[in-house]
Amino acid sequence: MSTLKDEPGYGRRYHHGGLREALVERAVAVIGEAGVDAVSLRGLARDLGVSHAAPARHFASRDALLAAVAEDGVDRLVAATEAAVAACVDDPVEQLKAMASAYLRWAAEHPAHYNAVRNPEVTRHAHASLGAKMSAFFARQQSALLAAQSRSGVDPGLTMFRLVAVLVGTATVMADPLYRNVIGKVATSDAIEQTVSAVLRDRGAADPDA
Amino acid sequence: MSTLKDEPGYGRRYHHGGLREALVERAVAVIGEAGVDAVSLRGLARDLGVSHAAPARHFASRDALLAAVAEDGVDRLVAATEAAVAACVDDPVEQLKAMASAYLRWAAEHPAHYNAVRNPEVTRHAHASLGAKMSAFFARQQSALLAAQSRSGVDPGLTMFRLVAVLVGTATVMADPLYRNVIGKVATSDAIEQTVSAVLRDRGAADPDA
DNA sequence: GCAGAATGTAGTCGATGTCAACATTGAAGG
DNA sequence: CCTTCAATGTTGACATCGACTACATTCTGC
Repeated sequence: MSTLKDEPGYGRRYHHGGLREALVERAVAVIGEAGVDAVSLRGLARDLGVSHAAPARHFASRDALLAAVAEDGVDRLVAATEAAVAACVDDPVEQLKAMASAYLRWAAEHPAHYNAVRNPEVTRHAHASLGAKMSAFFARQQSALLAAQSRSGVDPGLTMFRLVAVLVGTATVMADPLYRNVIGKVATSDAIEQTVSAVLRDRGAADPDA
Repeated sequence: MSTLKDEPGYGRRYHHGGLREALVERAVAVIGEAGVDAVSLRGLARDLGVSHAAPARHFASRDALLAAVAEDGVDRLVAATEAAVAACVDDPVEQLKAMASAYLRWAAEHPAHYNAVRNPEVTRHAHASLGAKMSAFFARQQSALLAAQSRSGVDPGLTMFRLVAVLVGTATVMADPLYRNVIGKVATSDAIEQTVSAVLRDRGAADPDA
């Protein structure tokens, strides 16, 4: 996990060297193990071998730390989808498929981190920059969706709503232990494949029969 | 809100009369206003005009209170969908449609309560009874889905997975303020109609073209 | 090197969760 | 009616946490 711990003299140096990143990393781990409630600045300080007030130099409050956790998670999620789209043929449908698939794969592979990003207690106190990042992310999703859209005359807002809802819902059910236990085992790759297919099939569906 | 507050002599009686229910009700309100972090046993006790240790008579710990909040929310959500299905024609497709619609409508009309139910910090410490209730709820959803299924030879687990994912995702995007702000305004009724239509259209889709 | 910024430490205060001991009420049974 | 006892609420206490202040140490630009 932490590379700093392996260095000689760790824990005795006056300066930690990367306390801010270590705090976020450890916070994500704690959230995954015991939930947001279990995240305490003093506890993280103990885990990292620094004094109880050291985190205050990097985060003015516990909420600020959680906001940083949320922003870090969104950064990683966005980076994962961006990389997948970049390493993809220049075809709108393929790009949309790659994006949706990468989103779901990241959530499935990092359930603790995804739950942290999706946790209202984490995002509640986020800075405006998080909202801006998510808006930019959504805008890219929407442009990918529009490019891949087969029919015209469809309300793009509604289609986008459904895309996001399907992605969020699938990722949540995959990442949330409560749902995983109740709904039974579903192969993650199958679930991703199904969801991505549904996203592609539904793109631009104008008026489905009721 | 609270009928107890209107009674004469409120706040001076030694016994509250319905402290347990009042605590859960007030906790849901606080979660909706300021998040789970803002829920404190002492704060709720102050709000209800009882001593700081009175809640301990009904909830052994803060986690137990949150577990009760989750269970209360699931009870209401299940009751809402059950009522919708009961007041419905005896047609499998209609019943599935009514169930999905009622689920989404309840989430849209009670965003704070739905977010509380869906909050990992609330459900994390739930008793086994909550898992049992959700299992029973899912079983009824699955039987409704199977009855309404058009084709055979489909993996029921995967179809169920997608039904739950679509419902959870749509409800989440509707109820979560972060998504509501970022994704823009979408008429709730339109979103519900679209999602329910998609659920019905997708039922039993065997092998969508990739 | 050296001055100041950056970072970490030590001490403190109010608020919280939790426990134990005590007080008050309501209900069941004589 | 009255007594008893479980249910419920109160008071007091303690450890922990977030946040603040004052002080110590290290890093960096000049």
